[in-house]
Amino acid sequence: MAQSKVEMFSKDEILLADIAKALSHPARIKILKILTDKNVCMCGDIVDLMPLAQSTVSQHLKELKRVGLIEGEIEGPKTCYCLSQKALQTARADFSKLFSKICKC
Amino acid sequence: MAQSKVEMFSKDEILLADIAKALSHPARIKILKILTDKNVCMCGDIVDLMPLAQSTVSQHLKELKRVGLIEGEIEGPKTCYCLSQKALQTARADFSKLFSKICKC
DNA sequence: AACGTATATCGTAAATATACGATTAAAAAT
DNA sequence: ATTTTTAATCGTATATTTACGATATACGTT
Repeated sequence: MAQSKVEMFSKDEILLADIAKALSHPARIKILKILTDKNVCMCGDIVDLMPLAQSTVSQHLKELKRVGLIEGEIEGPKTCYCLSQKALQTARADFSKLFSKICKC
Repeated sequence: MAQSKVEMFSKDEILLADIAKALSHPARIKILKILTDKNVCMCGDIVDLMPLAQSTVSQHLKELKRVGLIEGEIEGPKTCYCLSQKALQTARADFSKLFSKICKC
C-alpha cells in the first residue's frame, strides 16, 4: 500500500471494514467457532485444533483481540480466551445495518 | 504470506472469509452504498464520489466483482455497475448464520 | 480517418498480512 | 534453584493489498 487514504471515509465505513478485516481469514472464523463450542479456552487448546503453528495462531488471536471480538485473560503461564458477546452484538448489528441498507429484500 | 494454508479450513469458513475480505476496505463499503443510492451507476460516477484515483477505484470494483457482490456491464466505452442482489442475499445469510452460531443472544 | 471519452490493465512502490522457527517471559512443578 | 510448560514476541521470508501514473483498448463523435 502506498499511503493510506482510509481517513477519507466515514467512521462507520472504517469501523465496519475493520471488523470485516478481522473476519477475513478462515483461521479466525474457525477460532470464533471453537470459542463458541468450548465457551472458554486455553490458547493451547485452540492451537491443537488448528492446522497452523502456535506463533501463527497467536497472531490470529491478537488480530481478533485488536478489534475486541475476543478477550484473553492471563492465568499464570496460560491464557484463557473467550468471546466478547458485547463486541459480537455490535458487529452483528453493524453488518445487519449495512445489509439492510444495500439489500432490496 | 508464506504458503497459504487456506485449504485446510472448511468450505464455509473459506467462503465467508472471502466475502469478509471483499468488505474489509472502507472504499468498497462506500462503493456498495453508492450503488444502493444510485441503483445503477457508471464507473466514472463512482470515481467522482471517491477520494481515490480512477485506477484504484477500478481495482476495488474488480475485487467486489470477484466475489460477485457487484456486476458490471460494458456499454460501449462505459461500464454500468450494479449490485448483485442475489449475492448480497447469500452474503447476508452467511453472516447471519455465523453470528447466530457465535452470539449468545 | 482522427480525436475524445471511459475504463481496464500494466508497472511499480510501499504497506500489510501470513506463516514459521527461535527466543523470551512468567509461572508452575520438580 | 532448576526445569518444564504455556504463550507472546521477534526476526524473517514471501505473498498480497493498496495506491498511483501511464498505457492500452474500445467505442462514440467529429
